[in-house]
Amino acid sequence: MRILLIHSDYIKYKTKSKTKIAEEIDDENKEGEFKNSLVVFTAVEKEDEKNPDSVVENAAIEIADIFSKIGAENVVIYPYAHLSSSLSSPDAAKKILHNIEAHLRADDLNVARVPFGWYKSFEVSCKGHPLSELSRTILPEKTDTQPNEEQHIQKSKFHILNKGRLYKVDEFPYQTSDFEKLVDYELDRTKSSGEEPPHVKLMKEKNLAGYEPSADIGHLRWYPKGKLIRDLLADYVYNLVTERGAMPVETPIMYDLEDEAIRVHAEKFGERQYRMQTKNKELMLRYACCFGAFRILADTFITWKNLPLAIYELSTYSFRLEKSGEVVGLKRLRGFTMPDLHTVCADMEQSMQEFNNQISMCSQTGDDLKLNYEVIMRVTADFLKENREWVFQAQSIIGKPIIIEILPKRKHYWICKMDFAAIDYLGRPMENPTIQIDVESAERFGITYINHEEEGLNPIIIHCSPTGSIERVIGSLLEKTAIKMAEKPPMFPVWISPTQVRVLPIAERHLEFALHLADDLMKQNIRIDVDDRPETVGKKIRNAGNEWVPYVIVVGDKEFESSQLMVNIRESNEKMLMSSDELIDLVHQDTYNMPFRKLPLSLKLSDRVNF
RNA sequence: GCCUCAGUGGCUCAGCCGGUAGAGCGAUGCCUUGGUAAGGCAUAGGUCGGGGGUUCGAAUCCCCCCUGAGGCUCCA
Repeated sequence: MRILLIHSDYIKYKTKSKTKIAEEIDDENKEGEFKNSLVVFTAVEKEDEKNPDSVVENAAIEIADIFSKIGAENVVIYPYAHLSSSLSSPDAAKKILHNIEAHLRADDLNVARVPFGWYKSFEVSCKGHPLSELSRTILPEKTDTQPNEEQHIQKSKFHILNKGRLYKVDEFPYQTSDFEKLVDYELDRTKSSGEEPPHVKLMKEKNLAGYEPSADIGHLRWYPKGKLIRDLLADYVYNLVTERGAMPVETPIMYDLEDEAIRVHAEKFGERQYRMQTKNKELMLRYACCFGAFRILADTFITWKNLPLAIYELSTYSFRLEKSGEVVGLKRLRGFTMPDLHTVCADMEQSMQEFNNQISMCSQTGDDLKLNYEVIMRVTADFLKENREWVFQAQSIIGKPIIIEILPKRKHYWICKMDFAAIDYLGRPMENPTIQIDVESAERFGITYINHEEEGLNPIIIHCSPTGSIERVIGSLLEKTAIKMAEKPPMFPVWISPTQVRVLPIAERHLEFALHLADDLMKQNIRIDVDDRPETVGKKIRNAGNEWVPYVIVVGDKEFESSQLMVNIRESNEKMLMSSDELIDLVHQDTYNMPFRKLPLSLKLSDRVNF
C-alpha cells in the first residue's frame, strides 16, 4: 500500500460521475469539506491482498503516529489509485480502506472516508510545515503468524554425508576442525569470542582497500594494490569459465520494476534492495546478474543443440542493502563484485551432469587460491528422494565429508544447491563459491528452448559463482594468513602478490645493477620493484616482510661480480643462492597457468606514495 | 534495524573525576655509504568524528547525528 499524507488547512471534494467500480453512497457523502485534516491519499496494491489484516493494522499505526505528531483534528482517507502501478482488486481495496477507517475510529480519531470509485473534483490546501507532506509504503507482515507451529515442524534436517552414508551430526567422527566449525555454525552452536575479524585491519594496513565515508556504508575504495588483486581475480575467473565454454556478457546494473518478471524476482529479495525513483520510473539496483542474464536468455532463440549454454558476467557491482549492523569489512558489503555464471540446461539429467562439472570447477578455485573450503549441500526432501544416488556421488567429487541440509519443502527458486565456505580466523564460515539448480526463473522470465520434437520448453538454469564474491575471496585470503601467522610468515599466493620480487641494492652504486636486473625480470612477466631508498638493508628487509613480498634479493658487490643472487624466500623462510634465470623459473612455477598483470606502481620505492 | 563499546596528527595509541594536546611509527631535512626484520639528530604536522548544550573555561560532562567494532537478527 502506498500512502501520501498531507496536513491541510482544508480539503474539499465533490463527486462528479461514477466509474464501473464505484461504491454506493448517500447523498450527504457526495461532497464534503474537512478543516485542519491529515489527508491520507491511499492506493491499495496487489501485494496487500496476501495479508489484508496486517496491512490495515500497519497503515492505521502509521497514520495514527503521524496524526499524533502534527496536531490535526481529522483524518480523511482519500482513495487515490495513481500512487501505484500495481493496484489490488477494487473489492479488496474497498474493504481495506473501510477497515482502516474503522480501526482509526476505534482509536477515537475523527475519521472521514471519501467515496471509492468516483470521479471527483477536489481542492486541498497544504500547510507546508516540515511534516505536512509525507509518503509511506505500508507492507503486510510476512504472510501470517499462525503457521509458527507448522514452521517449527518444517525445520530443515542436517546430516553429514560421507562415502555413501548419512550420519547424524553428533555421531560423525570429525577429522578436521574446519569442518566441525562449519557444522557448529550451521547448527547455531558457534560461540562468539567478541573479537574483530583480522582481515578488516589487514585490508587497511596492506593498502588494499578502505572505507569510503562519503559513500553509503558497505562501499569500499580500492587502492592500487587492492585493485590489482581484484583485477587478477577477475581475470582468473574469466579464464576459468571461458575455458569451459561460457560466453561473457555485460548487462545493466539497474532495472525497471514495471517489468513483471523483474518485479516478482526482486520482491523475493524484500527490503534488501536499493531502489530509486526517477521522473517516470521506479528502478532497482541489481543484487546479482540474474536479471540481465535472464533477459538476454529470454530474447535468445535456443534449441536443444545449444544446450548446455552458459553466459558469464562479473558484476561490478551488485548491490544489497544489508542492515547497517550486518555490514563487516570484506565479508558483508552493500556493494560487491560477484562472478555470476548462468547455465541453461535442457532437463534435470543435463543439469545434474553440469552441476558435477561445476563442483570440480569450484573445487579447483580452492586449489588455485590455496583456500580450504568446507562444503554444505542443501536439497529439498523431494529432490533427495528422487536423486539419492546422484547426491551421494556429488559428495564423492568433493572427496571429503560434507553437511547436507534437507529442506522439507521448496522455499526458494532452487531445489538443490552447494555452498563452499572458507573458515575465518574466528571459526565462522565465509561463503564463497555456490552452485544452485533453479527450477523457477525460466518460466517467470519467459526463457524457452526448442527440443527434438520442436516444442518450446522452459529449461532449468544453474546459477554458479565459481569463487563467490571477489571481496570475500580477498577477505578469506587475509583471514587465512592471520590463522597461519603463528606457524609461518603471512603472504598471498605468488600469482596474487602485488610485488613478487623485490631488489634491495646495498649502496647507491648498486642501484644501476639492481634496475638492470629488475628490467630483465620484468620482461619475463614478473612484478618486481627496487627499494632504492637510503635505508639500511635491515630496514628494507623488514619493510619487504611487512608487505609480504615472496622473494627478496639483496644485491651488492658480490652479486655484481658473481651474478649469483642471494634470494630470501618467504614461503620457506630460507635464503638460497641462485642465478636470475633460476629465480625466474621459480616464480614461473609458482604462477603457472595463472593470470598476470603488470605492477601498476612505480618501479622505485622512493617514488611511491602511501595510501 | 536493536543493544553495548569506540572515534584524538597520515598510521597505532596515551591524555578523559573540566584549565586550552602527547608519544612511537611514517613524512621532510641533515648526518651515516651500508650485507639480511627498526642507524643517529632535527623539523613539520591536530577545529580531539560533526552539531548543539552545561560552564568563566570542554578532547574530558550531557543530548542529537555520522562512522566503525562486537552481539542479536538477517544473508533471497
